[in-house]
Amino acid sequence: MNQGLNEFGRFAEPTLYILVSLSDGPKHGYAIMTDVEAISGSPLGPGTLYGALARMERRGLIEALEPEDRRRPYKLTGLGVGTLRTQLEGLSGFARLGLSRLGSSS
Amino acid sequence: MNQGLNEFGRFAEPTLYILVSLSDGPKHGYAIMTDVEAISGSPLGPGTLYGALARMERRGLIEALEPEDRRRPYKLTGLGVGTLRTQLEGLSGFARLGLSRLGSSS
DNA sequence: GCGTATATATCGCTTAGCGATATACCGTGG
DNA sequence: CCACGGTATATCGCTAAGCGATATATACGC
Repeated sequence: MNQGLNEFGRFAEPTLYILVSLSDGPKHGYAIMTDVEAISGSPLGPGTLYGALARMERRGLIEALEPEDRRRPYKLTGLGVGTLRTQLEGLSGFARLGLSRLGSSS
Repeated sequence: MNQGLNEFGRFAEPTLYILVSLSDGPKHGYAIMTDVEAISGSPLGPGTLYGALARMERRGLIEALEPEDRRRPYKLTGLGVGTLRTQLEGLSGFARLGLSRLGSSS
């Protein structure tokens, strides 16, 4: 879904996609890449992914779990869950506001 | 509304706020600043605003109208309206997806 | 005339996105 | 057996964007 949504730049940031991907349960980097591509329609390269993961861990939104094999899984922290929920609720309300403005005035 | 939504970075970009502000009807820069602050809760400085306006005009999302007094108003183009609608619909669906994941698994 | 609100513009720092590239392991087919 | 494609992580470096700071000018009220 959502193909072509990014033709004019980053309106919905990769960070948010990653948080939503992890809201499913813990995942390692490569699984996040494929998951995000599936739900957003646009590919997430390793440059974006690992940079974003490092930032998010630094900010306490996610934390690293025990590595299995070559996989380094991450899970959402409590702060990450709360932040994600707040962001999504704000985004949802904002999208509704915008759509109602579009619907009534044009 | 939405105060503190940006404490962890830019999840919803100023560009999108500006588009929504203009969906109300044409506005000049300063009016966009105050409107965006009202609907988003976070102040939009002139550095962000005029840089974003220039980019958006270059991309054909908005166009400048006849200046009145010192005011340089902008309006959404057809492309801007369509892009905004697509973005908001995608964002709305994405927010729903994320919230349903959060609601069922944690 | 002094400060505050209105109004636009620019500079420059820092962050983030992200393509490109590198490395390594694994399984399968030729 | 080795070449290739999929899995998996990491880093470099360019560019775009955010955004605070600063500058400039007008208008209005005190």
